[in-house]
Amino acid sequence: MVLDFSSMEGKWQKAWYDARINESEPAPGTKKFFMIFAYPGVTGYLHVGHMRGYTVSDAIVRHKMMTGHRVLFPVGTHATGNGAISFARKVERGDPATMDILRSNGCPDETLDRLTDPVEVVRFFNEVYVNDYWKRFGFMSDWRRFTSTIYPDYTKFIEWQMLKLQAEGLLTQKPYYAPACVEHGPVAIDASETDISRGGDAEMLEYTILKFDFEDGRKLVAATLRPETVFGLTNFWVNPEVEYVDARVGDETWVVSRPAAEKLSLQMDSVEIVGSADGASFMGKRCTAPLTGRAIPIFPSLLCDPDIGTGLVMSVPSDAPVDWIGLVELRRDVEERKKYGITEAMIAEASPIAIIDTPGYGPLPAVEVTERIGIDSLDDERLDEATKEVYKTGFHKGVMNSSCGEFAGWQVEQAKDAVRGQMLDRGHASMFYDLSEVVLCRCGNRVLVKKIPDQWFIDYSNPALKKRSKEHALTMRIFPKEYYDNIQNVLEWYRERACVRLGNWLGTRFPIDRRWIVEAIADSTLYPIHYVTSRFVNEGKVAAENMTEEFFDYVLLGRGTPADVERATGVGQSVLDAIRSEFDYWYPLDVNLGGKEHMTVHFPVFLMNHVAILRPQHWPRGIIVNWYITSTGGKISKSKGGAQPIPDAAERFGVDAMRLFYAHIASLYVDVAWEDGKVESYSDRLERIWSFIGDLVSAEDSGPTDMDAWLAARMQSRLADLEGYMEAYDLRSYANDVFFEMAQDFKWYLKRGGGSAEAILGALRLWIPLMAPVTPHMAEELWERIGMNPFVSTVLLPKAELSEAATVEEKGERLVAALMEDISEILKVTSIRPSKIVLMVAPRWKHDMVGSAVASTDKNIDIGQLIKETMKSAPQEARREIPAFAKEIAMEVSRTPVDERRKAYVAVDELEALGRAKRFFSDQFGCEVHVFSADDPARVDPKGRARHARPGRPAVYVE
RNA sequence: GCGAGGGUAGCCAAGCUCGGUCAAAGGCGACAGACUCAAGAUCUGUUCUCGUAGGGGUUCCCCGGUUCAAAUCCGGGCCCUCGCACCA
Repeated sequence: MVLDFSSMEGKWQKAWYDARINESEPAPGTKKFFMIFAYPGVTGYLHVGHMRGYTVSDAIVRHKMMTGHRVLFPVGTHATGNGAISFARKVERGDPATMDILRSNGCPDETLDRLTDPVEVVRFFNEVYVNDYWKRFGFMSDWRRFTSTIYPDYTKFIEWQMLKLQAEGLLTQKPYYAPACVEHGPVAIDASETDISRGGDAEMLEYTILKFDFEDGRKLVAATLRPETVFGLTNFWVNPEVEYVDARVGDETWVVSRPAAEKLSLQMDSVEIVGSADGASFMGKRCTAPLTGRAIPIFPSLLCDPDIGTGLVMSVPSDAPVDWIGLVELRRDVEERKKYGITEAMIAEASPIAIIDTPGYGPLPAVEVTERIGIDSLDDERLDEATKEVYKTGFHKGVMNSSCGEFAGWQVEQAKDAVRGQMLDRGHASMFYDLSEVVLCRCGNRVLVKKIPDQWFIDYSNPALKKRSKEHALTMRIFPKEYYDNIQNVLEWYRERACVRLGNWLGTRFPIDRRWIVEAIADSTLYPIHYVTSRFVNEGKVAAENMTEEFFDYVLLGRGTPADVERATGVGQSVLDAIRSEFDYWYPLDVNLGGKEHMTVHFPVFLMNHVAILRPQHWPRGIIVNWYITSTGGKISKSKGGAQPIPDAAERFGVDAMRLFYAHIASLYVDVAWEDGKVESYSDRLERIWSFIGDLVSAEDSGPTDMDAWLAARMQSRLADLEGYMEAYDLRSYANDVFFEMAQDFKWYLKRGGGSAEAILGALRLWIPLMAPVTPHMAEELWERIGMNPFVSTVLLPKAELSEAATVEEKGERLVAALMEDISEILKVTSIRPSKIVLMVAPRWKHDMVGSAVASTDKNIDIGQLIKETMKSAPQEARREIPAFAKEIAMEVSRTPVDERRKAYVAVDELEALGRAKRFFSDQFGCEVHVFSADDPARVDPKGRARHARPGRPAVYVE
């Protein structure tokens, strides 16, 4: 590394923050731009992947700063939930992995002791995020506005938000089933296992439990995922080796497994175990199926697991391979049958009943599939796969047949809900929720599904809210385009969402019932607003306790009079009005950027809460979704690279190189694998640019040339392209032009003999500022080096000026460059070492013909007309060529859209342009070069190449 | 299952919205040359294939279609990734 990136970074960051160019002050009358990225949850150290979205945000914000906007780009942290709590617990018990991470990130021992307190954990990581990540990357954030979701003022803001939702009639209450630890209350089940120690992949299953009347009045209770198959019931399975219990539920007695009784007791009002029931005692007896009223035999099955469902199973051999094979085995196993007194006749009675017409199958899919695969034992591992196959096709494509009473002819998918609904209505069934696998809380206790009878929800299904939100989303600038389209569907499908939770969590007490804590998604929907108020709190102008409902109503909704509000809140009118006018200045939010995980969670509720609570002029204007930096083959991890602490990576690669990596490596809308080598190549690229610019400024001034105008023109057309890219937040194209293409422009300028110090400096005064959004530190350093005053970060980029003359300049150079390639190609193919190159530009009449073709405003050029017109003016000897050439030209021009033709075919004096480039060609190919017009009698053209000359493509003769 | 996105030359990755200007940007890697005592770095050129004239042939997952023309539009198939709710 020839450049000391690290000290450059420190130098400029200090300078920026000392000069406070990052601080956001409203300036009424000027353009403003307000952007945030979704704040990180405080759960530990972040990794280099997280910096992608943050860096892109900063680059966008910096570009806005340089295009005449006041910007507000605040940061904060999300500490709600139990992330910090579980982190503190891990520190407390000295969890080796956690301690290792802390130490390898350089956390001093004396700090470790502090981190057993969740609030200290939040405080600690707030510092880490701000200092080691965001400031370290040179962000233009207004640090005075930092806030965190557990700060008292934030809490007051959330209370207000919940009160507003209630006032809008958007809070509802109803029963809810949620996974919960017996000891610690509700927990989240997710793959990262933040709350739990086992079972992150578990899913919540929705069972229907069906009650079968037994002869003594008890009910045998089976759980099923396919209630519509009751019509195909032939028998009932009970495990003869299990001790079941009698459970008193309401005024009924249910027979279920002991674990099932315990689970049910969490979900039903009164469940009391009153006795036990020996599984074997039911063998060979009968019970009565719900809905059909059929009396079916009870058979033994060791597959009935007391931990799954209720431990009792209903048997549908027509569509469940396991049930069918169970019967097959039982028929075969004379011993077992004898033991429980089950006769062949009873088994025959339990023959499968066809109930579903499944496309591609006969009437009994389970029998068919097991026979086809050759399964005849319950031990066969392929049973699972057979079950999946039958279940999938039957459920999604099947139709209930005539055995299904009133449901005959129904799609199975629809029949499921209808059949269940009927049985629920008649008291034959209940709902029961269970997890698909064993889940253990961090404390070691089982996590089970628990009924919360009075759960609060935010009602996102509210039709008016949904409609307004969808309409507003159509007016927003949402990237990528695919999400702009899809958010309509997301909003459409949104239902009510639980918004508060019980238990020991960090967060805001629910103002309507303080037993609850506002849930982590619900408290981060409207929060961009709070960056306006947080500043006043952090500066001591308002205290959290004064931030009452009246306070927020006044500053955010414009309700009440200053005098009344001052009286009610104790906040002075001048402060109230300062906050209110800042809010009016900065709001609405222009862009909210967040990772793709937010697409179905945060962004929809962010949008809907704004729409629900704020006035329309304050609804958000834009969303950008970013994809992830991953590691090769998965998440960032220690073994695969990219897991080094962010400050270490910054030190190793340089912040600007990392920023360029994030900006340029790929579109923001694809996942990218982190590779150290790639980041290093961006470091190299920056060093090359650095030394290249060094060479440019230290080179001797060789005075003005024709190329100076070209360089200036080129800069303007680059500038115009770049403006377009940033309009769509396309940072990748922007970086590609600035850091790769523009360097090529300078090289071409030099190659073509340019060398004016003034022209170069003029171009650098544009190029270097254009780098600043992406690589601000190096840009500042370069800026200083070419003798400009700091800061390049606050330079106002000019608007691109595109003139006709500039277009001609560029076209002329394109002609030269294209000709270079053509000549090289010819030399390569023919292996000629040239002693002479003759260039012949197309004759006048060909240019004229192109000119009149381009002048036509018709989409399709009239060839006849073109020929006639050209015949009039073209020289006699050209006549024979005219028709064929006219056809070519007409077809070619027709392909170019009418409004682009003028620019694409702008007329260039080729003879003059090549005349100027003669020296250049001669130097490049090391031989003499002659330029003629193709109809110049003096031309040297023994092979008759001249007739190939076309406008934009001169003929070439080499010898 | 529901919903979304994707499969482009050795690798990564643009292009696909608005079909032609696409053998397809850019980067990396590889090869050759320059510089150098040498290595590295840097610079220049080449990098599907054939070709003694700027051209031809075959390509953008597979099959089929629309069109004068398809990487781009339409239909079908195969494969991959992601989100799915109290998890930020």
